[in-house]
Amino acid sequence: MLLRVEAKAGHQDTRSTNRRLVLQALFRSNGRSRADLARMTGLAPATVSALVADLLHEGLAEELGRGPAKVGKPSQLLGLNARSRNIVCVDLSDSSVLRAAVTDLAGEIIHRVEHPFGGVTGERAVAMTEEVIAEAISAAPARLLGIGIGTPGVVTPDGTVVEASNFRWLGLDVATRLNDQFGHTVRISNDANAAALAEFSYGSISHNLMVIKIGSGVGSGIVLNGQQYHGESFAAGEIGHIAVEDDGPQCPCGNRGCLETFVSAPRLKAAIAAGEDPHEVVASAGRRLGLALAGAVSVLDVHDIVVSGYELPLPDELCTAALASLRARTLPGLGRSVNLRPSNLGADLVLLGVSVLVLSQELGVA
Amino acid sequence: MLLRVEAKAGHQDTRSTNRRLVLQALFRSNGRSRADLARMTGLAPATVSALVADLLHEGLAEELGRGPAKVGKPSQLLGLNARSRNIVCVDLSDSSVLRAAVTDLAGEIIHRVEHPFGGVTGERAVAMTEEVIAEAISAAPARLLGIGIGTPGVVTPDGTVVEASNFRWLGLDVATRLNDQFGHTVRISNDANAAALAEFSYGSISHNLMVIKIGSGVGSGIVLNGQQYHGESFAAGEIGHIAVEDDGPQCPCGNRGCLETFVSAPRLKAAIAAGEDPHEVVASAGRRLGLALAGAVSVLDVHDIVVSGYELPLPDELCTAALASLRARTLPGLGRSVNLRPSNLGADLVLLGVSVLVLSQELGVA
DNA sequence: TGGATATTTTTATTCGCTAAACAAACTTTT
DNA sequence: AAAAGTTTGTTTAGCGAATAAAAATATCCA
Repeated sequence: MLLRVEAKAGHQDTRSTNRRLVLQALFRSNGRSRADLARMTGLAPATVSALVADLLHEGLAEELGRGPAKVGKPSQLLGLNARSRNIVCVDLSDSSVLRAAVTDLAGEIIHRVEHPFGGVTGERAVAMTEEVIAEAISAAPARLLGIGIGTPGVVTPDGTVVEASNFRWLGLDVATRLNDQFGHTVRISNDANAAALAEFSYGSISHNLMVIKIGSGVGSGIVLNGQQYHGESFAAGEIGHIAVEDDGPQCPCGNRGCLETFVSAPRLKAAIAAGEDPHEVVASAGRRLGLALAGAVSVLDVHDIVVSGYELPLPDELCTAALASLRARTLPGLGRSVNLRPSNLGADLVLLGVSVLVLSQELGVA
Repeated sequence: MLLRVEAKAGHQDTRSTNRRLVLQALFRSNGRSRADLARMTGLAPATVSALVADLLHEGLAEELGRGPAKVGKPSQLLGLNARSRNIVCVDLSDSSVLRAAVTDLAGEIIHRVEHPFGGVTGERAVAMTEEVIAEAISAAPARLLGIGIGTPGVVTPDGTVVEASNFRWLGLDVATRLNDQFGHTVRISNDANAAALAEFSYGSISHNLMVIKIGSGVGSGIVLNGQQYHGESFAAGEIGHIAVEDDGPQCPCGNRGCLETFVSAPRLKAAIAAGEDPHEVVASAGRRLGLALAGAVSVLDVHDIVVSGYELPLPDELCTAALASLRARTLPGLGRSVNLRPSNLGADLVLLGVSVLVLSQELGVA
């Protein structure tokens, strides 16, 4: 009977909205004066001063000294104090090694923790995650802003792992559990979604973006209108089981010809190890990837697609082949404007992504 | 140098946010008391009373008399006064007839204007649109909330028609032109996007939705997280040129085997008129539609897909065939939860959609 | 040195929401 | 009938937050 209507807007709300505005401006370009910030945000100078005072008090912002001398009272430059907080980031996406790191607010990695991680499942996997988090926390020099985790599988925005088959996790409320244990906010995200966040904040200028992650399977993360998109059942971006061939090989999922049966890191490596021509192997995989992406790209009208994956062979060739195949199957005008490229953020993409996740959730920044 | 940061939040902002909250609650369920509204919105009773007073003053809300007698002081029921404003809606999506209508705030059609409209292009098409709008305005009994237009082609959210090939419009700022001429806010949207808005408000319960519109071509409109999605170059949902066959017939777009070359209203009708088995024709079209949708649905994780089109033959069979084909090409779990059905909102889908567009833009409702 | 100019802080005011008290109008109980 | 209890809606007082305007500050420039 009581249908709720979103949320009310009170005073706290405007305050925190404006605070976020200032923080965001500071995050996007360090070294601005209060007057600059007022102009950028549209807020009154007095309001900005008050908000900046808060941020200075909390240590999130810091004074950087005088601005360049022009006519008039010289400006006091301000910046985000990246070292004032740390973020603990965990990457569960690599099946052989558990990677964790402590980062600062600029996404800089301060400390690393790595544990071997072969075939661990269930409670044991949770326990190992807890271990690396504890280890990372004790190595963090600054106060913790939050904990972020990237994992394969389907994850809700509030941190329940709906399904992560390689850990045999089903409906596990990891966020609450770890939150209770460590007393810090815990954010979890699908690994490809985290990668998409990283590319959005550090790699791309577009507000609509798709990041393909090729590992033991194929997944993707999507940013639309500058926001992570999750989908109706939090499974958006799961492109691994789009069928790309009508009578292709049987896939464990029950259908035939799924993209994953042709494109995955182990499969590409195996084919190359078996003596097939690497260029031909990658070109063929790229063709199929482009085929699977054609429908998605047409519908979403994204121009920016990034491909990532640990030790992926010949990523440039893969992208070239995929792009050609995609162009043959989409409106030429759209195809021309699509930019399909390998990620250049390196192996820490997921770690970086979860740091962005925590940043955006806790500070409204990124 | 001056990178702008979204928008500031001031007093007006909280006020209008809360006003929208109350309006929305009133829109979604007529006949609530102030106390109900306070509970639904989370606002304090006094705030709701003040906002309701405003709305009553403007005529947007009306008192509906006493509520059912229970213990305590009886409630005064309130409702949205649907007749207090009119919306002028124009549907340019049918190439043979220009449809316009005057609706009230509930989307009820009060008056219709229809003009024959064969092959009109360029300035002449603008002039005819102006004529029907003028006619509709003069027939509107109440004050105008705004003017909404649905047209084929690519349209920006601020009302510039980037490209509408059948009218030969290119980069035409229709909204500003008509706004200047009539002195009312004008909103324009792609016809399939408008259809999606209509289904979102009146047909679906889901927050993620895709509406396929089959006319002289195939397009679609998308609602994600309860919001219209436009894409990077405002061409989201343009699925007509997804290639569904590798060596299919040449398409005017330059590629081969585009969905449109197999699925369009004229093509289906022609095949049936030529003596082909209607069931077979529709089944084959459905198969190809499902093929084109597989990638999109996998990426978007939408569960609600609606098919619409004027005088589309055997829509149920089309949907059944498309759904089967889609299921064979997507993750079984996803395929099972997809609901693919013909629209049941009738021939006024686009008109209804643009009324929702105006409602949501002007009142924040819908 | 003094005027011009830009930055930042201070002051006073306004806007909007809320809690709490209250008045009103009804049902239920005695 | 009268009293008690409930729910609704309004009034009042107060508080948080933003803003405009004025003042203080610090520099450049002539």
